[in-house]
Amino acid sequence: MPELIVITGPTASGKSQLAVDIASRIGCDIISADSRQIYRGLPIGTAAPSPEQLAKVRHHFVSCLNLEEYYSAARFEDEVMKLLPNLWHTNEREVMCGGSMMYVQAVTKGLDQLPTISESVRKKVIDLYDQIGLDGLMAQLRILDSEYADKVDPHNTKRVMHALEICFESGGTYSELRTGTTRRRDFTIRQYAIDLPRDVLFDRINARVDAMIEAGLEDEAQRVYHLKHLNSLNTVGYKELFAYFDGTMDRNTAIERIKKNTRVYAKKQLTWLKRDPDVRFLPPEDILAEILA
RNA sequence: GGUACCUUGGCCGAGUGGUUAGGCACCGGUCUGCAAAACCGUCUACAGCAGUUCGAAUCUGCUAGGAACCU
Repeated sequence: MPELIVITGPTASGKSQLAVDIASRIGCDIISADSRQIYRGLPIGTAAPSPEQLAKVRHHFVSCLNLEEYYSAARFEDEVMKLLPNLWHTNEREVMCGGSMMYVQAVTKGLDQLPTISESVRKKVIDLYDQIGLDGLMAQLRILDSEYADKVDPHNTKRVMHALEICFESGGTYSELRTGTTRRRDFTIRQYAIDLPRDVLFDRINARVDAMIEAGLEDEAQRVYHLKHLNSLNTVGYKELFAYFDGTMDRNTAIERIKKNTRVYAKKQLTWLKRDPDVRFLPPEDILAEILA
C-alpha cells in the first residue's frame, strides 16, 4: 500500500529542511501543506523553501497562487487527493510537509462535503451581520440550526457566519452535514512532528525573524502593501510591517511584534498537534533515522 | 540644604476609603471550506514599615529607590 509521510511541527522547527533531507533520500516529491507559502511573492516572510531546496526536490503547492486568489483547506484536500495517485506511480512513499494544521488534517482525516458558498449567500450573510450584529446572527442560527448553535462559540463571528452560510446555501442545517467521521484513505499515513524544547524553538523563531529582516522582508512587504486587505496577507510578518508603513507602529515594535506573534502561532500549532494521537513527536534526527530504517 | 513629585502583578496601564479595571505576554485550551485566521480560559498586584479607620492601592509619618526645580 502506498504511504504518505507527514512531516509537521511548529513554525521554525526545521520542517522544510528535514522534508528535503527525507525526500531526497527516498527519491520522492514534497507536498507542501502551508496556507501562505502557496502564494506567490512571499518567500521571505513565509520562510518558503529556498531556491536550493526547491532545486533539489520537486515541491508542490509552493508559490503557485496570486495573492487575491481564494483558497481553502477543502481545495487543498481535493487537489492533494488528485495529485497523490500520480506521484505514487513512481514512488511508493511521498512526503507532505507543512504547518497549516487544518490543511494537514484535511488530507489525513478528510473534510465533510459542504456546499460551496455562492457569492450571493456570502454577501447576504455579511449584510446580515452589518444589520443585526453577532447576536442577531446567533439568534438566526438558533432558528435554522439549533444543534450547531449550542455547539459553536457564540463569540466567534467567523464560525457563526460560516454556519449560516451553509444553512442558507444548502437549505438544510450545518449539523446534518457534519459527520465527524474520519475518511478512510487507501494509503498508509505516518505523521511526525518535530519535537524541540520550547526555549530552543522560541530562540529559533526570534533569530529567524531577525534573519528575515536581514534578507529584505521590509521590501517584500512593501511590494504587496497595496494588497494589505487580502486574507492572504493577514499573515504574521506582514500585518505588523503594514502597521509600521501606516505609521501606527514604530519599526522596532513591529519587529518585536512579529517575533511575539510567531511565538503565539507556534504555540497554537503545538496545541493542535498535541491532541492528535496519530502524530508522533520526535527530535528531527530520530524522524529521519526511523524513515530511512 | 530647600520645595514639590513619583514608585501598581513579567510588561504596559486605570483607579484619590469599601466588587476581580483593562490590555499584552506567559501558561492552558477550541478548531470540519479565508486557519500564519477567528475565538476561549487562567494568572488577584499595588516599594517597605508603622499609623489613622469598621475598612487603605487610595489618608498620615518614617525608610528605600527614582526623577524635577531652587540655592
